[in-house]
Amino acid sequence: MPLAEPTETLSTPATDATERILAAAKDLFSESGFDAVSMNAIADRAGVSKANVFHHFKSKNDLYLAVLKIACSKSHAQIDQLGSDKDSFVARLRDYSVSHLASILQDEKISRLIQRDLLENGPQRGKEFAEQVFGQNFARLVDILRSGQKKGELRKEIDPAMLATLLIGADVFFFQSREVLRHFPDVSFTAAPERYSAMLAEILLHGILPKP
Amino acid sequence: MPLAEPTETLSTPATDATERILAAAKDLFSESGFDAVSMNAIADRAGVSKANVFHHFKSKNDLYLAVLKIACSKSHAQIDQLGSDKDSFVARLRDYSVSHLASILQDEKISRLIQRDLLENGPQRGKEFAEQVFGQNFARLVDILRSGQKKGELRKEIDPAMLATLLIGADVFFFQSREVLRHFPDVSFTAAPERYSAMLAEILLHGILPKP
DNA sequence: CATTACATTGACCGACCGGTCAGTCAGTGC
DNA sequence: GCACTGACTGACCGGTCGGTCAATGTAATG
Repeated sequence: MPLAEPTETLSTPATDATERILAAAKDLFSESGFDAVSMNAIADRAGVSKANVFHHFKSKNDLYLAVLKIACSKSHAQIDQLGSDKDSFVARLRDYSVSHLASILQDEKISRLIQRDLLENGPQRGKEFAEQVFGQNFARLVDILRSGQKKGELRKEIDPAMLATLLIGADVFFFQSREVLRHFPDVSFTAAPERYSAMLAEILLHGILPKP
Repeated sequence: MPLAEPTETLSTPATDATERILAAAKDLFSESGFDAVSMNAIADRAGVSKANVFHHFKSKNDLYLAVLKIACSKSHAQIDQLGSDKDSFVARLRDYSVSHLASILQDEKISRLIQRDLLENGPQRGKEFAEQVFGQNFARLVDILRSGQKKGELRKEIDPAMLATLLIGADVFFFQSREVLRHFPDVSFTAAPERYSAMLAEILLHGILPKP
């Protein structure tokens, strides 16, 4: 729990040019990527002059980093309910499978932004942000899986990190490929993410082989 | 007819400016994406003038499409050995799991190029190419799974398209995230793709629950 | 040799890029 | 009234972008 910003998100919602710039930048960057978005376009959508954008953010990269930081901090708070011990391990994993994909789909712009960032940059820029927030969620998921494994709720041959990768990867792949998958006649679940999540949990829990 | 060169792909490999341009464009596009690569850079790397690039390709988009077309056609021929009936279904699926990931990792540039294209464009451009080649492999995989299911080698509750999505998605996610995953202390398989493939098959075949 | 066809080139264009700058304006403390 | 500040702007900078074009080289054909 780092520090929670007071109420500025509600005190100056539309009046503050900075927030309008940030919102415009988030939209445009997530739609088209860093290079394809000009500062003129951001300024136009925010309803301010380009010079004013440079007044609030010292460079295009600085603005991009600010957008990414906000996006990451928002996705911080989400994946916290899956640790509760009240239900059975199987039920909790099913819950996680559904809620994780739902949270990815909830703010498509943020997901696309982070995903794009992980792909685009070779050397530097916001990679650390994404790695940090992604790594945090990943480690938390691995911990939960490992503790479940110690209680015998998970086969001991399973690598928890492998399972975590599979859980996250299945959702990420669904998110980024659903527009393509949608056109395949064999695929029936693109319009029903919760069904995808359910089938995913089913396969992971029981495998694909017939019961002997 | 003093000149008789039937196999032009081998007769003029490096002399032909067109091929040098295509190779340079493939490298640069896969490294940095469409927008971030200038025609000057492509011309420089190919060792020709920029005007000559426009002589052989009518626009930047045209060159990009040509590169994508070649990339897709190359990946066409690969995923064909998994249909052979000689081995058991389990063995074939294990084989596929390994060989599919290996083929993705084999030509990283092509994989990155296609992946980037699927992410970048909203409306048009090479999406059809990727959909076509991807859809072909996907349909083939689904067919094989479905036939195995009819023979009782696969639980009848399993959706073949879902399983295919999982198989492909796990590999794609591994490919695109391994640079990030590599820094996570829990992850031990980033340097050993064949171990990742083996664990994937293990989990999919038998599930993660302890045997009753 | 003249002609034809094409590969190749440097010079060049208008548009737009990220970024700067001098200056306007509203608000605030004294 | 005055000084000061920060938000804000239009005009502008050097540079790069995709793309064009007239001219040159070069080899084959007549």
